[in-house]
Amino acid sequence: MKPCLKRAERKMRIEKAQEYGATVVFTFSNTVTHIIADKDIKYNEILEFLQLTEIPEGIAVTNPRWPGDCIRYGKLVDPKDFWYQVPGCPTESQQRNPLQDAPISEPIGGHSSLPSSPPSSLQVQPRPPPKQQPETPTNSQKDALDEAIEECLTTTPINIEDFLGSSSSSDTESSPESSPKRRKKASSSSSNSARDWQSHFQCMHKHTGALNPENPNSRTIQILEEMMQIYDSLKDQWRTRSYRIAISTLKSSNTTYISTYEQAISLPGVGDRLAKKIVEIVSTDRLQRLEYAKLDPKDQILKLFHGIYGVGLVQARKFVAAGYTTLEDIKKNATLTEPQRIGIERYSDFKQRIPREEVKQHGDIVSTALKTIDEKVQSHVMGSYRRGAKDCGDIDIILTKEGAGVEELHEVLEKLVEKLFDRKFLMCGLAIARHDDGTKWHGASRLEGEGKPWRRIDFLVVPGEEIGAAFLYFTGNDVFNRSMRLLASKKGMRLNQKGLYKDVVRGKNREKLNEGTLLESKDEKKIFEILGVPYRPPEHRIC
DNA sequence: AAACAGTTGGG
DNA sequence: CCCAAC
DNA sequence: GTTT
Ligand SMILES: O=c1ccn([C@H]2C[C@H](O)[C@@H](COP(=O)(O)OP(=O)(O)OP(=O)(O)O)O2)c(=O)[nH]1
Ligand SMILES: [Mg+2]
Repeated sequence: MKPCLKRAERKMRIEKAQEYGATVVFTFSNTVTHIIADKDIKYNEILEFLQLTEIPEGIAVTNPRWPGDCIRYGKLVDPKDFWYQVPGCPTESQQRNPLQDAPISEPIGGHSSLPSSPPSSLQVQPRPPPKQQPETPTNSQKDALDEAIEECLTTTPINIEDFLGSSSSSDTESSPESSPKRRKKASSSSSNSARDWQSHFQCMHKHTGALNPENPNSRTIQILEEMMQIYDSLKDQWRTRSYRIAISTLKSSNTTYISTYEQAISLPGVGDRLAKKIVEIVSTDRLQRLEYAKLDPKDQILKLFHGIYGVGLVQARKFVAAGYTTLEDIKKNATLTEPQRIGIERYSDFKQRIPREEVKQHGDIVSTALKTIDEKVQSHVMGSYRRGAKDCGDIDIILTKEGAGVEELHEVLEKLVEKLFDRKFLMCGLAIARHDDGTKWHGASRLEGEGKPWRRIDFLVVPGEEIGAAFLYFTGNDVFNRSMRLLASKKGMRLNQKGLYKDVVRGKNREKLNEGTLLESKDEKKIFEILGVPYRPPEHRIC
């Protein structure tokens, strides 16, 4: 009915229903057995649409979840079930017994009256499965993203975006030069035009741009993103990566509604499993695996434990295996490292986002204290703050000084930390440089005042010569960094927080046998340049 | 089967 | 060395 | 989970 943007999606579901024997009509008549309304359509809107004053007895009114579930369970489930109700539906007279209010029970048929006696209440009139005719919504709007992409394409010899957008692919058989032969300044390599495809940032992620409802696959994307977040919270980094890549290609194919297995699996980054999931989403509007995962109590606990600073995959699993279910359990019974102990103590503090303004305040305090130690040492707030985020997960600060080496700066760091402890700004250390050449300090800080939460704060000590690489690293985001580094390694180079190196020799299992020779470390932009990546300001480094 | 980034710090 | 974090 |  209403949401035009969902036309393609709706069409898919209609065709699916027909495939299973339904006859679909759009006006009311006495042959109608079920009325399926789009999500968020109200009961009285249905009446209006059908020009009725009431729905005759014996006709089921449901949301689109019902046909989806029927297909899923291979039978007609009870359309009266809670899950399928249309908002505003008056029928809620004496619904089921209050006992049944358990939220866990899945919609599988209860029993009631109603016409839908088992097989056949829909007018069964088997039709041949309709051929898909993928929709191509009139939607060729360009947005900021596209502009950025185009800019890249004009200046990008190879498919840089494959790495940065991480849609990968392309380097398949067709690669004219799979052999590691590259001319130095390949600025016009332009290889084949056979592959001007894709290229996309996936930079439109949740925080920044909200999802793009113009995309015909927005529902699929939304569900896959939920799946990805679950895997992320469980620290399954590989699945998370795969979902991210697949989602990114879906976002880029924003003119085609992906509805069949063949369509899906032909997309780069989408394999058998994800293609099946996409088909399930498209035909049922849900993903069973997701709903199950959301409820899995074990996953919930794992997620809780992973939220503790210092607790990762292995520890969290051990805690669960030991039967712990709450933070109190762990605190009382488990053997913890000191950082973990603090992580539990400050669990809720550390989980809160930090308003941008407060990040700045922390940065200013550090900066001020620094001046009393060494005028020439500068501090820079990095991380999500530098990328312009409205709120940050922590405070990331680089300490640097022109011409200085780590040893000198390390001393400054120690003095700084001492001073800030004295001032009751720093509350604890969590991971601190062990040697005189240590470069990082992780801890917690807090503003003055009643009830101020502790904040995670990270210092990174950076010799003047490495400031470019360090800025690149500490600005992130993490996905962007990994993309850049992967790209570097594919070009026979190595990128880390100290610099960009060439002639890296990698041995047997990719292990590096060779540090490589330094190409650049002082100038952030030059690193982009050498890698052949068009420069991107921090705000655009969100992948 | 192995890679998917490359590094520093706790214990 | 393994684990966790950036 | 996907690609090589
Ligand atoms: O696995 C990682 C994590 C982080 N970083 C870099 C990029 C990142 O931007 C910076 C700071 O890390 P942090 O964890 O603070 O991320 P953030 O980008 O600042 O986001 P948040 O707002 O969650 O702090 O360190 C990496 O290179 N790899
Ligand atoms: Mg941060």
